[in-house]
Amino acid sequence: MDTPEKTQISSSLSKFEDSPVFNYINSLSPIKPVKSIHLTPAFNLLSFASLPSIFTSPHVSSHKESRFLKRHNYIDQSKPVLPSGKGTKVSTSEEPCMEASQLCDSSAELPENFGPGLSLDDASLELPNEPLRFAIELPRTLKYDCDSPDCDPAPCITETNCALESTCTSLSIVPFVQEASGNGFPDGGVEIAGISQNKQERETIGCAWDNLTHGATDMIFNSPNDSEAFRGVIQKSLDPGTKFCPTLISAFPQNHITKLPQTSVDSDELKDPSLHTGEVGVTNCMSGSLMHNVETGAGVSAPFSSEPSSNLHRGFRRRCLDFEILSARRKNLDGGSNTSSCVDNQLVPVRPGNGSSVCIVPGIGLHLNALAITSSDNQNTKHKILPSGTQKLSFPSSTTSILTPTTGQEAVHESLNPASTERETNVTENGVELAEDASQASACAINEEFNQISPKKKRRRLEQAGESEACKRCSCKKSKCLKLYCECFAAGVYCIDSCSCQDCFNKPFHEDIVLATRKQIESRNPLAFAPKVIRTSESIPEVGDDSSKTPASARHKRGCNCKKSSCLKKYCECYQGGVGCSINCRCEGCKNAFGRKDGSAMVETEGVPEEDEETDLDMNGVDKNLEKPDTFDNEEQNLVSALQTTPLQLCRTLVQLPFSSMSKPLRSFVSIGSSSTLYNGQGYGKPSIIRPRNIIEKHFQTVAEDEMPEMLLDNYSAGTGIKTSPNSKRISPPHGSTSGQRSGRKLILQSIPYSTLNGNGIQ
DNA sequence: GAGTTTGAAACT
DNA sequence: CAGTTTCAAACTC
Repeated sequence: MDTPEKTQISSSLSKFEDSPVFNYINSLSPIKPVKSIHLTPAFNLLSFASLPSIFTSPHVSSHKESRFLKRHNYIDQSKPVLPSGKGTKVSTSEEPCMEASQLCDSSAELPENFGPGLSLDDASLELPNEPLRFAIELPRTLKYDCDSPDCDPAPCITETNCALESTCTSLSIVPFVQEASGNGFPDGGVEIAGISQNKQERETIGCAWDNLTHGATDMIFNSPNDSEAFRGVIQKSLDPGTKFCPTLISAFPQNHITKLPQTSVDSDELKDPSLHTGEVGVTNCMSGSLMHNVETGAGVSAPFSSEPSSNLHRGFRRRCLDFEILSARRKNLDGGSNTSSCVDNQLVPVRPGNGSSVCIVPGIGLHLNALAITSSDNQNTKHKILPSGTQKLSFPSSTTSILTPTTGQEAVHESLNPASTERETNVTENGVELAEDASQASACAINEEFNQISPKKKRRRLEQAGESEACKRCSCKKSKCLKLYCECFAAGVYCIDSCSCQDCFNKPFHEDIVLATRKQIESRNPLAFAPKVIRTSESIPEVGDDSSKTPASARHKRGCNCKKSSCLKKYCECYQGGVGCSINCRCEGCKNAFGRKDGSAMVETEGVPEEDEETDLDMNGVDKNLEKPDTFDNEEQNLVSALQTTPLQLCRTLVQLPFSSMSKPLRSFVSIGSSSTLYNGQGYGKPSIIRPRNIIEKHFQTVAEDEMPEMLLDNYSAGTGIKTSPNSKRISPPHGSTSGQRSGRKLILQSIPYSTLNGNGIQ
């Protein structure tokens, strides 16, 4: 598509671009190369304001460029669509290009080039031409501004604005551009108007892009690690994608959409989503034009993918985990079978029938406790999280304590599982929300059907299906479902129709009560809602393999107190959780197949799957003894640390327990991805039974501490300080924080604002 | 499906 | 902190 001239120009430009400062200087200096000359006019037209932003952070990442290159390729493929003429026009204007300025200029020019009459489709088509050029240039410019974390906010903002606008415009490109052209500058207001008008078009366009981008997404994300996390999510989401895309598009503000291209280009941008977010509406730059180019060009490649990622950023890191998990899970599942649903509806609880392992999403939070999913069947477990009907209460157990007393739903949300809420909110931000809603809706439909059946029958069905646990359903009669006796409540979810509870207060209608109760409980025991089973990070076993194996490293946070069951029945929380007993346990006559308290492995595998035996072997001698050498405190610390470190998402993942064979999945076992170091048992290296955890761990590996769950921090930020007495179930609040353990994380965690998250209407 | 057993949660 | 009670899941028949 590109004319030789263009390419040449771009190349030369690229050189200059490498040093944005140089460019900037050039622009300023009276003495300038030919390029500078071109630029000046551009500046005149546009405004200098844009410049600073452009140059603000001149970090060029090689990988980014590589991305662009990829895009180019991608674009090229898509190019056929582009009409050469327009593209050439744009390029001409660009020649001198002082990158940003030119870009802006080009944007200004675009309207002219395109003429008012152009339809969006045309615009979209046209865009490809420029994209090639811009793909190179823009990315750089953008990169400079936004990519580097170092970049000053102000400049970033300006650029971001441009980007945002551009993004907005991209969808509504033509109309918007026209307006902009008319004004000389597109005012934010004008742009907006244009955007609003074109929403439908945008959507349509977005869809088209989705299709186009589909393939591109991979390319886009290839580079950076950060991006990868998103990539997985996005891709997955996308894969099912087409479904997802429209939702995303609609969900995403116009602004974001346009952004995507850029963001996609620059992984770095992802890092600073915050910068972009607020400013979308305002724009000064000809950004519209830029966007234009960008979008059409590079942007086209992966509008979506990039977008979500960009949106994700703020919350992303957290989300990333989620997505990662999801993606990972999905992969795992895929390996086994089809779990598209999960991906598609990441957030949505999937009905048992589906193979999807949705569960993860909603539950990501700490509330994993009860929800632990049994490994037995991914299928079964899939949706432990929230039965379609169930409404999420999930909140990170710990978080509630932190949360301020809330009134109203929002408050509820706050108290609610951070993970879920977070996710939801995040999702909303991302635009994923829609998907979730849709999924929920579908789930609801399912539920309705399901609800028609008597609760018991339902439950029974579920049990038979092995999913009873997947969807927590309680039978509380006296607790009103406001105590930990209630599995639903303990799991952080609202009771649903399918529950056979009586006088249930664990419903959205009683959010206030639920929250208050929750707080009360947490005040007593901050970890009351935390996962009961903590798993240490170990090497991540490959998917598939680990499912059956016992997680040697995993241990029940408090240990059991079994006296008659010999820790061989589900009465024992350790056994139920698929973990061996540990020093923390006060059990008598422990015969836990997953690992005896004394450290001996179980020989007898009552009902325990073969795999268990293997795990047992691992467990033998080593696990408890080794694990505990540090003392139980360590475990608890580990637990705490784990919580802290854990990404919020730990999710109610399905744990594949040896029970798989069993009709009923194990109840909740929540594994938390914890820093490996903390947990005693880690060393064993056994594959953990709990996949989710593994996934999580993976995620962590990539994610690093930055992403640490703020939620956890919030809740546990005292974190290190919180201790649970090994024997006593209750945890005393931290007195002197022993931050020492993970100095770094605390800081990171604080930032997570549930409130902000909650702000997006969750549920 | 009803009744029993069990151990966690809650309470004192 | 220990002991007791309450509770609901797990289990058995």
